[in-house]
Amino acid sequence: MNEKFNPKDFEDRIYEDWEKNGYFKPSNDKTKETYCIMMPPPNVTGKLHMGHALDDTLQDILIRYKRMRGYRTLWLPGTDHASISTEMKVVQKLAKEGKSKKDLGREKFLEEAWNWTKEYGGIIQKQQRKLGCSCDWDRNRFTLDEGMSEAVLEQFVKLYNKGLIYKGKRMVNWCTSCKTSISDAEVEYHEEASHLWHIRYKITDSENEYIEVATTRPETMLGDTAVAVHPNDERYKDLVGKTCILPIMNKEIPIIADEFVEMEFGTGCVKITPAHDMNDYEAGLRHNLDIIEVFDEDFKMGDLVPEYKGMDLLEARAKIVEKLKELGALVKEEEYTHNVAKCERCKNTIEPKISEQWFVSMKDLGKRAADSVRAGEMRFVPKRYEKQYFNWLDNIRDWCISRQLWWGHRIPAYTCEKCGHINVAKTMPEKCEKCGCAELTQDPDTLDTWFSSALWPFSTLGWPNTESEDYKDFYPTQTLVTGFDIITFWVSRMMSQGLELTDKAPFKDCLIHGIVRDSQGRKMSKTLGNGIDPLEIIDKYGADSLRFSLLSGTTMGNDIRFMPEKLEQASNFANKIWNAAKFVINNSANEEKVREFCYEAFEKNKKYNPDCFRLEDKWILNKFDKLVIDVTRNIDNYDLGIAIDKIYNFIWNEFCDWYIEMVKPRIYSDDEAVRVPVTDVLNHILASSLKLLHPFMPFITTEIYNDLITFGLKDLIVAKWPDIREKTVFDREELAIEKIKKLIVEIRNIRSKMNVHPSKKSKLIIVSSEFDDEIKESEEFLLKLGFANEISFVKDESQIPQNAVSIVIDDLKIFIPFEELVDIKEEIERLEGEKKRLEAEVLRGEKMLSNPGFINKAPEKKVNEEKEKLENYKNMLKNVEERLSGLRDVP
RNA sequence: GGUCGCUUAGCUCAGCUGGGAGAGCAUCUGCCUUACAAGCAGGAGGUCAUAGGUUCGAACCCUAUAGCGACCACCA
Repeated sequence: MNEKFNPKDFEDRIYEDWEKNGYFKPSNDKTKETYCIMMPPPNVTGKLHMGHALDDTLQDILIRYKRMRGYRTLWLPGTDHASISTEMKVVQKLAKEGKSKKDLGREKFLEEAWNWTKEYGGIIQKQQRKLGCSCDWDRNRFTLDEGMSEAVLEQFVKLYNKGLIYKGKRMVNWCTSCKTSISDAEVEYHEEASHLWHIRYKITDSENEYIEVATTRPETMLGDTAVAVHPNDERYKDLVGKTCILPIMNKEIPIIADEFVEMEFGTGCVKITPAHDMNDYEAGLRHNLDIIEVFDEDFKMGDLVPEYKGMDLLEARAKIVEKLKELGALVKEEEYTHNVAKCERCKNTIEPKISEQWFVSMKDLGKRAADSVRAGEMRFVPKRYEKQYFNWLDNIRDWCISRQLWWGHRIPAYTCEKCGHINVAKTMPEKCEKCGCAELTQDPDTLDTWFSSALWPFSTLGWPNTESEDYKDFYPTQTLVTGFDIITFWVSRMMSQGLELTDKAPFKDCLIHGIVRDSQGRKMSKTLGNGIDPLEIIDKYGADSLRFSLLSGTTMGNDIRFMPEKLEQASNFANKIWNAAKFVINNSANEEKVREFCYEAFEKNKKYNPDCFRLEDKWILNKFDKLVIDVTRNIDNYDLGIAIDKIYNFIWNEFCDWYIEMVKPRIYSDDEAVRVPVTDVLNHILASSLKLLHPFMPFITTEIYNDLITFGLKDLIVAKWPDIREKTVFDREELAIEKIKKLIVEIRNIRSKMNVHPSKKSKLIIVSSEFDDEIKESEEFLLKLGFANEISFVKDESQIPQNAVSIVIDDLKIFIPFEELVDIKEEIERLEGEKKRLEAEVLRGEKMLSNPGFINKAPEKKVNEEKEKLENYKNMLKNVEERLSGLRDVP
């Protein structure tokens, strides 16, 4: 074991060992209960960021914990092809080379995309190894690999045959830059300053009567086919049913009443442009209005008015506003800020567009997904997130799954060139099922990425082959860990698809975590440049510290602010464990005989005489039993932040600060019968604590454990979780020790108040009835820690000197004779001796530092060390002098 | 607009079913004590956002208010 703690010395080596020994694979013992987590597949070309680090750490903790609890665990990793984001990157790369998608053609483009994936893919998986992820890499899957594609085909054909997938003309979100439809969930809204233009349309056959509409998009007015008001709006009641004249176009359009109009907004009148607005489109369908497209395929002005043809939309907007002014139709122009739809990927404008797309009918599927959670087949942790889930599913719209992209699963639909019939099949049919001709063309579109992701929990296990071993063994899975931002995208879709295709909820618990923010509470983003690279953290502090800092003091489902100070805390903790382990190992008298401590041996006391275990031993054993119960329950409840803090507290405050200190007198004893039992307990508690800590900090615990117990036992990663002993054995002893702890603290306080130097010992007189024996038993550490040079026990207070200081703890009374605390003469003598020593040191230092030979020849580090030393001695001397003068003033 | 969450020490946050107000960091005091100064021992610091209510008892349950945040919806 190295003298200094340095994670770099062992992290990589340990990971290799784990992998080499196949510990990440499920055990072969099929009698064991299984526990399976599917890793949410990151983008294949992605890099590990803090969000992944958190997500992966949580999963790794659960898997490692369950593995130690004896489950047959599988954590299956993988990556996602991320259709639109990968395709965009490839398009950008091609653009740099002066090429376009069209130039290359589909086949060549896909080749480029595969090359791209091969070149930049898989980095993230190397990084996950650095983090310590114990997933079964041999089962690694990619959403575009063969098995996954097979699953997608099966799913599409099945749903189509059930009538759950249909092709239809609908208004979809169209990204004008990616040139594809995108789903509602891929749209984000940005605030933008704009104007609200009030335009008046003349009422037909009236002299001077107008209806005034308000719009943010005057350029779409060319395609207006109605004006709408709210049916209850008294102001416009008489106008409903009449018509008005659309300026510029000079066209007669109806005035209709529809409930979607908000009376309070603008003028309370809305122009209806069914071709370019979602609401208008639906209103158009309800009222049977014409749909007139104003824009062309490329979202330039169409040829409704020759003057504007081919114009950019904003340019046209200006021209049309100008024209309306001329015509006197523009009433006013007010400043207005509104939300504009943008593409989540490329941030360009989204336009509503009517087009033919494939849809999944979500009404029944969504209901089933919601009901399953209501029935308790799947639960959210924390529970409150189910509301978000229900809210989405209860208002769900059909899911547009076709994308006008090339990178992805191509839609298995084949249109007959002759009769136009659409054949849906896993592979291209030889002939059209309707007319029998052989001229079939496959739909050019691909599927939404989430369509394949929705199958992830079972397609990875071999589905649609329901007889595959993994599927039978591990499906349905137990826990899904993910962020709240993709409950709607992903969780709801896995649920609906899982229930439809496998008849089961794909997982039992859905563990939702928050996002990792920077130290100021901002989201980490590329544009802000405030992202923290987990790899840099690992490099500097080690993976264990990163994992600790992501967990300690956090609650599931809440955002985490990443504070660099926490890394210090984590690495200090690691260092503390390291040093404690060093102590235990170096002092294990019977190192060759060290074995796992067991209660049987302890209780029967076969090896040692019955008195070899002391109060403090029983106390720490009890404390540990309670810790195991707590931590186990916390992890089972997914309270991982609480669990790790309890372990931290136990190791540092109970084991290191109290137990090790209490035990030192015995450890240094020459008597083997005294020494050996202590080393047993020390080894037992340390080894067992490492087990509890292992899921959270796998590397350092393994490194120490390997040194601690060198033979006959399995590696820590597959070690058995400590026994859960519901009944604690040593409650009485625990009370006694807690009392002694209090006592020691009190003695320290009194001595501190009276300025007694720590090195000065004093007499203690203890008056006690109840715990006499135990206290006597632990006399040694009272002598060592209680600063006493002599402890006497008396039955009653009559023997106590008059001037003694008393400490009362429950029924325990302790007295310290006053002169024992403050022996002025002795103290002055001691300090004077100290003063002489320090003066000599200062002199020596000053001489050394004024010696040119030393200054010039010694290494700079050494010189600085000497300077520091001198400063220290000077300060210490000052202190001593101050204390001396204080003491001399006492009469 | 709808839904949900947050508000506790100087900072970042825990606090599970109502009974003790807590941790880490920072700060102050005393210590280089043979595992650890990346440490040890101790101290100071809080009207648990505000106002009501329920209760023997509220940081916790209920109601309202304020500030912050998220998600959904997308207002022409």
